[in-house]
Amino acid sequence: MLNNNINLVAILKEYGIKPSIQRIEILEFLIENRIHPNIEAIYSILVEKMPTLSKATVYNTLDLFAKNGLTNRLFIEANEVRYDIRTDRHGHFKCEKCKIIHDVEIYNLDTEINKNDYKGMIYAEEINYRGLCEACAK
Amino acid sequence: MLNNNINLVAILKEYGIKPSIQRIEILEFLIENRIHPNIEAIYSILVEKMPTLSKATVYNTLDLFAKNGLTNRLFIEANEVRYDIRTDRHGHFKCEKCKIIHDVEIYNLDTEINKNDYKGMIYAEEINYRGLCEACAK
DNA sequence: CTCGCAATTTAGAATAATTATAATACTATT
DNA sequence: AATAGTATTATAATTATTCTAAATTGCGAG
Ligand SMILES: [Mn+2]
Ligand SMILES: [Mn+2]
Ligand SMILES: [Zn+2]
Ligand SMILES: [Zn+2]
Repeated sequence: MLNNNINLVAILKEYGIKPSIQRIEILEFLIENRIHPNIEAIYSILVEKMPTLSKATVYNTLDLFAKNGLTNRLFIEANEVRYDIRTDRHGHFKCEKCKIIHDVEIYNLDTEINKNDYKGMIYAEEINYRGLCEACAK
Repeated sequence: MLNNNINLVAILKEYGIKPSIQRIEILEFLIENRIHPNIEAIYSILVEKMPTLSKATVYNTLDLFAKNGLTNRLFIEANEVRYDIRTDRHGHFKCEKCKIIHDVEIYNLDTEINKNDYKGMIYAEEINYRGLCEACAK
């Protein structure tokens, strides 16, 4: 636990983020709960450990994490941003029955925009599916 | 214009949508303005022609269009849904400077979820990029 | 160690998109 | 024309997010 905390601090520093209690706790939550949570999911759990936690802090922290490349923001559904600590290239699948957002491996993606000779700049790429997962489809 | 209207009515019927003045006007707007508009963009233009138009009608109509497969909903940015009358498989690129959402052709996409042996059901696929377009990147 | 300052956090108000509700208007049928 | 069913409207309610200003924290200089 102490070890773990040192580790979390190191991750934050690596991304140029000054560690605070709140930032450490939020990072720990994201690492241990890889459920692509929204703000409410993060806040409602953490506020039990830290009763003075403000929702604004959760917003501020996740904006900071995203700006510094520590997390990604997912727009897989309307009216709600999801957050992902996994930042290597992968897509998502949201099951409309069980509501779980699954990671999806991308083996090959070839578009006019991700070609080598594309002259613009790409900041972000997002591949999302919606449907029924294997378990729910039966 | 009269001819065009007959055409719009035919499109609506083809998708099982009862044609009303509002639905015809909204469909016409989408066909003639392929800018992936949000609700506000559609409403603010059409309310000038139809002063009694309600924003709720724009929401209702676009929900209906989407449910019947006449349009797609795009979640390319937080807190705002965009609508697209083009429904064949393609992706999008949003330039963060000029704000334009460009269509992107997909030549090849290969993931664990769109393979033939995937046992779940896929209702929707969305491929989004964000960055700077060629013009703005210079 | 303690003071001062800048960064961070907090609580709550403000904003913006969307959804819900209930009344009104339209359309097709008898 | 009366009826029933559907669509539209105006507005209220809800929800996610951003803004603001005050309070708190924690680090570094003295
Ligand atoms: Mn993921
Ligand atoms: Mn498009
Ligand atoms: Zn499922
Ligand atoms: Zn541009």
